Amino acid sequence: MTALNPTFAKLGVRDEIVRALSEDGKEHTFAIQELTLPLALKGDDLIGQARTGMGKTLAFGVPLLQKISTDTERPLTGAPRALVVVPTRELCLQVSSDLAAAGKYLTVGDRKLSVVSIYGGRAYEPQIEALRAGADVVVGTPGRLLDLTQQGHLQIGGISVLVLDEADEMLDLGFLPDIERILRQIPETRQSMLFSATMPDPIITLARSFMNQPTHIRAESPQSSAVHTTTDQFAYRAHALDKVELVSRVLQARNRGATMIFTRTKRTAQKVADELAERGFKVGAVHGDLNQGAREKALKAFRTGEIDVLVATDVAARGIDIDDVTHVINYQIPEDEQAYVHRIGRTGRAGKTGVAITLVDWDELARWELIDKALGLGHPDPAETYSSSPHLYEELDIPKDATGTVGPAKTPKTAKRPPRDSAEKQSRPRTRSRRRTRGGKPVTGHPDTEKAAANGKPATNSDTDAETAADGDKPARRRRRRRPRKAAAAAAAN
DNA sequence: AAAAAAT
Repeated sequence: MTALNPTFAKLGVRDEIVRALSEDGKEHTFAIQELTLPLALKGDDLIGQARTGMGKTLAFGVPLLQKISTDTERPLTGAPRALVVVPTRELCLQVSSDLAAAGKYLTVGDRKLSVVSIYGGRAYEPQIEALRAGADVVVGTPGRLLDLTQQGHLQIGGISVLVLDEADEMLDLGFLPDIERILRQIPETRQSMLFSATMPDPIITLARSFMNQPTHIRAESPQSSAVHTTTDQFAYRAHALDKVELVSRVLQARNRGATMIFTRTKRTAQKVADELAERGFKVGAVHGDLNQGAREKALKAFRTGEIDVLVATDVAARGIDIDDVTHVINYQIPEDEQAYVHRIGRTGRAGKTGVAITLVDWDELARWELIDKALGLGHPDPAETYSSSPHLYEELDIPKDATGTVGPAKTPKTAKRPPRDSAEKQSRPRTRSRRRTRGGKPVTGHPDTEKAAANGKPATNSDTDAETAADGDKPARRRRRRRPRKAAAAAAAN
């Protein structure tokens, strides 16, 4: 698929960038990159849309680097020429790291082209110092960008290329005022590029109001699903009290690599992470109640394979790119169809296979129906499933002897009581018909054939196993918030 | 109604 696309070199990308990408094994373009490059180099405003994990960062990153590094009329001076705005701090780190990697052989005078990340939750001084030393490309989150602008440490009056990554999120109500403030300080003659997998029509209209005749580029036809055809999607009805037990069994699936579990609230994310740790899983958490150091530490441990389960709020739903994520579990259903698309887009990236499992509680059913309908998933009323359901084991390739606990049970100091064992009391092992979809269309083939197909290309993370063995299985540190007894009990029932 | 994002 991608091998049929032209190489970066063939499209006229300068040798320094080609060489850097090539060292990362990136020779050929993805569709969105091929389509974007000529227009972006011409200076056109763009709205770029491609499915999750299909190369959007380099679709704006390569032309951005090429453009500012070859502009003889406005050579780089160390004053920022390109600004990339992103919705989360972790995505800020990832994007700036990707741009720095692609630009590592580019030079400005006798120094290297500089990509600086500007985001909250960290000390000011290193960021201010990095700006002072000369920043050609700035990647940042809105709050800290504005902060440093107001303090006079960041000059964005010379920006000629502006990118909004996850643009629909950046233009959503929570971010819009900040984005407008940033736009006011950037020259009107700038080039603007907006990218996301999801671009609701009202957002496109809003975007056009501050862009200059943008071209809307879609790497896929507008009719095609926003979700990868390589990701198998399952939905089950599950009682809240049974979800941790259910998840711990799903985590023992034979075909499972790294797994991301999404919740709707920070508190539930922490609770699930704590309970899975007690059950012996190598798990970390990322959500807004953790300090930035803890967030980055957990994500790094997940990237390196030191832990293979990450529980997160939607802070990690967008953009985060981790190679070997084979399973995404929606522990609580997402807010809307965009969030669903982005969450499950953490797996099945770049043509790999993935499994997405959504657990639908009774009181989530109405909202799930809306998401199911909007995306045409085809299972508005998922069959009820218990953690010990034999059919579940078969469908998700879980060994028969899988239980709710692995290894020696961890008993962190936060544990006040043994893990709940609700499954045995509540389960009635009875199976009902359930549907599955692949790429939005119901799949009707024989289950065994289906599974064989899914397993034909096993998603393995063996390439990272070796380097992770050394560090042992120390789970990422996490804390539990103190709550009065009554509140804690209510939360446990939640 | 929640999460994110400045302190």
